[in-house]
Amino acid sequence: MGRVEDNKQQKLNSLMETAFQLFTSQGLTKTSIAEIAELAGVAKGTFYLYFKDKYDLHEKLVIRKSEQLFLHALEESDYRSQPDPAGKVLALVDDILFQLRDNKVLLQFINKNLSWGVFRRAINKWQPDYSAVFEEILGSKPGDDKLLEIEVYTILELVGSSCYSVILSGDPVGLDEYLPHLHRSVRAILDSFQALPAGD
Amino acid sequence: MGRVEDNKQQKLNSLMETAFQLFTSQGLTKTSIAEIAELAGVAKGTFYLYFKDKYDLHEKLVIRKSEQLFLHALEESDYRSQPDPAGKVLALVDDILFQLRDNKVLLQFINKNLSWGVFRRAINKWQPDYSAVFEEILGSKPGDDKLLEIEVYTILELVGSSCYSVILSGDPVGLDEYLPHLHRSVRAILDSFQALPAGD
Amino acid sequence: MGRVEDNKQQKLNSLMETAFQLFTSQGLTKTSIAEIAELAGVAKGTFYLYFKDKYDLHEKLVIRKSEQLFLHALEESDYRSQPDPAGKVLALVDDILFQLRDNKVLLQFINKNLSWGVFRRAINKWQPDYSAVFEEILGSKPGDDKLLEIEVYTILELVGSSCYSVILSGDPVGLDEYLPHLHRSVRAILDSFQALPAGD
Amino acid sequence: MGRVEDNKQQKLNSLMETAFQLFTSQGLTKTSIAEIAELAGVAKGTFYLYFKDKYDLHEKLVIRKSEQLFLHALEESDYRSQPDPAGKVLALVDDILFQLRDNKVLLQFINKNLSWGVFRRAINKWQPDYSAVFEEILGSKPGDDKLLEIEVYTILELVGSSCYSVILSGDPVGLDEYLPHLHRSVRAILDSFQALPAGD
DNA sequence: AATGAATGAGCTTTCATTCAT
DNA sequence: GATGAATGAAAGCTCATTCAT
Repeated sequence: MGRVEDNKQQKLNSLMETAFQLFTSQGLTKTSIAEIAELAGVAKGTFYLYFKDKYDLHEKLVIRKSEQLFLHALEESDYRSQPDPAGKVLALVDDILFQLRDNKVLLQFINKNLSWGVFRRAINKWQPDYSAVFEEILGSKPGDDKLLEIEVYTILELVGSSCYSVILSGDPVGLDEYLPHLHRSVRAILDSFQALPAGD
Repeated sequence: MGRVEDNKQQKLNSLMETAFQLFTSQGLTKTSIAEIAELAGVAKGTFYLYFKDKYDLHEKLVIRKSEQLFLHALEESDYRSQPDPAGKVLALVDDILFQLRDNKVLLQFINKNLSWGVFRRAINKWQPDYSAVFEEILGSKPGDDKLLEIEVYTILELVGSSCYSVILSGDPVGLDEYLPHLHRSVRAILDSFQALPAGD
Repeated sequence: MGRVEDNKQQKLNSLMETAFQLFTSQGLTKTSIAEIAELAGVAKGTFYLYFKDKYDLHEKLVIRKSEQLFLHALEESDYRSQPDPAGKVLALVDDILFQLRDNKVLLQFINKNLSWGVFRRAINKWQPDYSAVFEEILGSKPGDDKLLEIEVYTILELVGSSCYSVILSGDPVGLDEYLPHLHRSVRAILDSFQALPAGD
Repeated sequence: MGRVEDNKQQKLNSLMETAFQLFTSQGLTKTSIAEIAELAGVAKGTFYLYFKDKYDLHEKLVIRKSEQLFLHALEESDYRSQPDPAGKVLALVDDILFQLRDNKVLLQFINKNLSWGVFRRAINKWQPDYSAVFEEILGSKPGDDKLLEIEVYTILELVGSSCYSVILSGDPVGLDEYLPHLHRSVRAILDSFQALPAGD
């Protein structure tokens, strides 16, 4: 029944969002299943109808939140209107950075776990032919998929990692001051990849 | 007395190294203080003479291990014999990467916590005048210390973050294949920083 | 369900009575929660479903036992058949004294904690209009409630306090020998209150 | 050696007074020997040179503090200048009450443990022939020592017990309001004892 | 006499998990 | 499906006490 299905969906959602609040405010270890269930308004036993344990829920939460982050960038940024690949990439990067800047709790939760695998999956959900998306962005020719992956991976790691302490603690500098350096570095990496002989 | 002092130092060391073994093999959460103490050969209560709790010990361990990692690179790599800054930086980077490649347990433990703050402190312990060390490596002129910090920070984040999944799971590619791309990216970043007008 | 509710009530009761036995035989400090739970036939964790900690249970126990003590005096003594106020008061006093004499464990537990507040609450539970009870006993006119309270308080403190060492250690004399002096003192106090000008 | 003796006396004193502070602020149970020793400025092992355990120290402290309380009343009150026994007794009682009113921490510590035995000992320390002191106060003839004891005991219990909640929580009334009633009650008790046929 | 590092028994407390309702 | 009372293993932590120095 639709009614029942909705109810289930609602409980699942309530559990996940409550857990997100608790994980980010107290940490995974100090959050108990009892606490999650109570705040979510369901009985303790109900938790086990949806998740194996706390860690199962946590994992699903990381994936859900990362996917939302990437989807937002793909759908809301104006990367398509940028003329060159670097412009497109930076449009996406900036959208992600600004989401995290405006949602520090999310940043703390995702921590440095912006993973390449999740990014790939998010694109896949959005556009099943994900290598087409890469090519649209980076303007690469087919055939060097692996190289494309490495390029994206490198940039994703740099962005995901460096923004963490910059946004959260302003160390070594704040985001405003860091952004031009990050942009320049990303462009430099992109250029260095483009300079490679085709078909490498 | 020296006897007592030595004994204390030994106990502290035994606790830390035992904890390192357990943390890396079972994870922080699944390791109990009782377990650490027993394997370290001290009584449970003794643990609390040295650490506030498990997390206090963990934090001190991350710092100790990172410092050792950086010190090894500074002392054992041949970065001084490289002619240009990029060569020096890459010599240091490679030393760290190879340490982590050969010690995956250490890599897993430090995770993505190679922090800029610890790096600074490690240099400071080694050579009190740490900005002199940076200048020796990067050949910068005095006066743009902040820029130097940002440069080192960016590279440290890229290296520390990208090597993790490459070394541990070969995803998206293995270290051997990734290394040239990482080198090229690091060089590109360095060049982009050098191209800045002096005194920025 | 009734079944579940009954079961809970039974567990609560079992915990309280077991704790009473242990507290009185070994003292509060030397009684552990593990011990209480085991003897009560419930799991250790169950204790925490009913009480915050040992001291919470102790407090509730003092109140419960005092209330029972007072209720017995109110219901079982023949104070109503006494002609004058002093006779009524002494009938109540004696009932309490004899309960304590016959139940030294109870005396030791309640110690000198026979409190005026609990007495008031016990009367209230028994007869919601508690100042009516006082007037029935002491024959006072309405309007000087505060004075009534002080009178009862004074007598309660004297009785509760003086009987302790007399009953438990016969110091300075045994109960039999002390009783006439206590009676005389209580009468003297009552008389001194009655001699006050009305409406004070 | 005097020097050594002084040092010991000083440590003992420091331990007792520190313990008094801690016992009254946190309670006996929540105060540890380590805490007492540290605050007293001696090593943990030193504690055991002076006391068997925490409870031994507590007991000695109750006696010391009660004795000081009684001695103050005997030495500082003007009971000797009162003409009649009731006046003398009330002078002593008031001195004790005012000490406790001005030192609520002391009141809380002594709680309802103002014991007849300690009172006897305090008098004994002050004037070896303690029954002479009683007679001086109460004007009794020799021979009915037991009766004297009972009289003093009764009054001591009433005063010690009733002042507790009156001073500490103003329940059922504050000390100022209660004092006349307590005085009247004490006088009434004294009178009732005096009315007994001599040589009882 | 004095110290304080070390001990380890034993306590309180938490919490994932089960299962009768 | 949903509940939440009950469980009991296992964790963290305290603390009185000892004893080599």
